[in-house]
Amino acid sequence: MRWSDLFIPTLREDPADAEVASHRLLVRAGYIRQLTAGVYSLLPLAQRARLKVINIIREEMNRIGGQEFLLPAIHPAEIWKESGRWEVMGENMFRLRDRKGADMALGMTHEEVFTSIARHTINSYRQLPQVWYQIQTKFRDEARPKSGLLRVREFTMKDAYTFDVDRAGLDKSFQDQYDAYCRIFTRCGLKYTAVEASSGAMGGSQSTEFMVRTEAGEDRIAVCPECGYAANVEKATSRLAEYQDEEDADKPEKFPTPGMRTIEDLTTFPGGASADRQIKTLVYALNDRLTLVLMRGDHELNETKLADASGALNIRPAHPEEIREALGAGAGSLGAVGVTRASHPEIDRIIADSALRSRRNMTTGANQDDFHLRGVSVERDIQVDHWASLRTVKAGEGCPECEGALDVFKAVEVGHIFKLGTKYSESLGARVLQADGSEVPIVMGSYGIGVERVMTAAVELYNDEAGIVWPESIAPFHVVITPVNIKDAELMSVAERIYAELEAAGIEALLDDRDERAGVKFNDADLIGVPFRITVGKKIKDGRVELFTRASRTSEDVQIASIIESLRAKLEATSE
RNA sequence: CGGGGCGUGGCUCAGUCCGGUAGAGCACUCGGUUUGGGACCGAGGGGUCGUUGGUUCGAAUCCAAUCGCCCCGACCA
Repeated sequence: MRWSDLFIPTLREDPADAEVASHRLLVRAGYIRQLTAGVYSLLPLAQRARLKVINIIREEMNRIGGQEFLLPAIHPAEIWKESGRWEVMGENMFRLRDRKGADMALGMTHEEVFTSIARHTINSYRQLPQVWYQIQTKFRDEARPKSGLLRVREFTMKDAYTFDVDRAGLDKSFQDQYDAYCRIFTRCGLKYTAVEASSGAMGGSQSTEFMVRTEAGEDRIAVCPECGYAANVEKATSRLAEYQDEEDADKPEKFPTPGMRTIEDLTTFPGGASADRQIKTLVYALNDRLTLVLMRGDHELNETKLADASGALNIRPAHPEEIREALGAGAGSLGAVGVTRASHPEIDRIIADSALRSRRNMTTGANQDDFHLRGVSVERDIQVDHWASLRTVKAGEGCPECEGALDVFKAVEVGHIFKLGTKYSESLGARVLQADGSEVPIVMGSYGIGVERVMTAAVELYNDEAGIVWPESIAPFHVVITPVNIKDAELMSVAERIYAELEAAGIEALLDDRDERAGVKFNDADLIGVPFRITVGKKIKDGRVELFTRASRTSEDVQIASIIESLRAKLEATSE
């Protein structure tokens, strides 16, 4: 391709509204333009990179027996109502009405549609397993699109679905996908971590996210460098030091704490307690039923863990009025001692974090403003309905699986694989007959990759002050040829010859035939991030050109006759 | 949804406080010089100042409403 024939609108200055590196660079280097919040046009360079990612995904999906489909993006409300997700998806789903007034939606994922195909066409265990996938546009009306292509409202997803007759089949299908995902991300040049994750609105028993570490990411993950334990903080647990609490009195003692409202206040109050000796009492509305959530004073609740532990779909902190009405005190003086369904009918249940198990001699609110209780023995004095891991792990805490210490860092989710089980096959009625004549719901898995996110994560991972540095496997071109002055006929004929030879050799080359000064061409080539550059300049007098490596920004002189060979060797070296 | 910021040629921004007929740099067009890391000189073209309404002799500027975008938080497979 000749640069003069390609639309590459590079910008000399950074776009004003781009914060994260990938957003700034993709706009500046002429890859994307925004149409509206969270909706981007992909320009030719971006589309080339996107197609590289797609081809890698397609090859690896086909390799594990995947069959490619293309499903509609417009869905009737009915199937979403059948699965129950018409409600669950809430405002995140783009909804519309057709001319007859029928409710429709733009697809945010395709469990419903794939399952509806399966239920009509798969009747026997003999037709299983099936591995179905598609690469298609998804629509999600995100409350807050941000960070360029990292969080958008319209994007390409590879979504795959597996159908098996039993759990063992699902385990194998899941493992196949897991292995394929590892190959895909490795081939795309990403450094990634596979982590245990919460399944959220997808449902199902187990899920793994594929995360790329970057400050631009919105998820946080905990990783053990010793044993490889890795989990999203929405799921991660950690090992805490054991407490040997002193024996306390035989019942809690109420004491006045005028004006003390926070955990911090009580740590300095005479007769108070250190944060790890306090019980923090939070009030949440879970599906509009009030629940007391108990945490150790120095611990932070993770709301996703609370949602997972309680099974609640709608979860929010209770309003101050609700709290006072239910417990008779304001936030800051709350406690769970003596709270039962009989004594406090507004409180549906008490959920406690497992770090409070067996703790004694603790301090907590007395449900009376300006009073607290000390000498509280959790299991003696509080009727906990449900114990769960609710705490957000912190860096430096012990790994739950070995003696190591956890790291916690930000990451972006590029893929997520779920063992769905029978949630959708049951709600949508996709069943098969087994060999013994009994009927069972199909056991399903669901597996997604955000295509543009893969590209964007690569840009986050690989860039420098001059621009993007693409991994060779997904770069829009392998090499750019830069004749330093197009008016020099001799120089141009060398450049043209090298270009023709590269094309013939199957190496994707971009010939910068623009009538620009060398500096402009060099800067643009660095910006768009093509892995190699062949500079054709005055050294052709000695039969040489320069081979410049974008990643290291170093160049070496190469004989014109052996340039193809030299470049091929470098391409092969980096693609390992 | 709560908080903050911003809407002025294609891009980056000044002008808004204190009302007086719209500017710079880059980009673009033409001519000339230049030519290995975003050249220079000269001459040009291009703007309903987000939108609507109001105040005023007069509004980019003041007031109100509204739309859009960005950031933080909430939310989020």
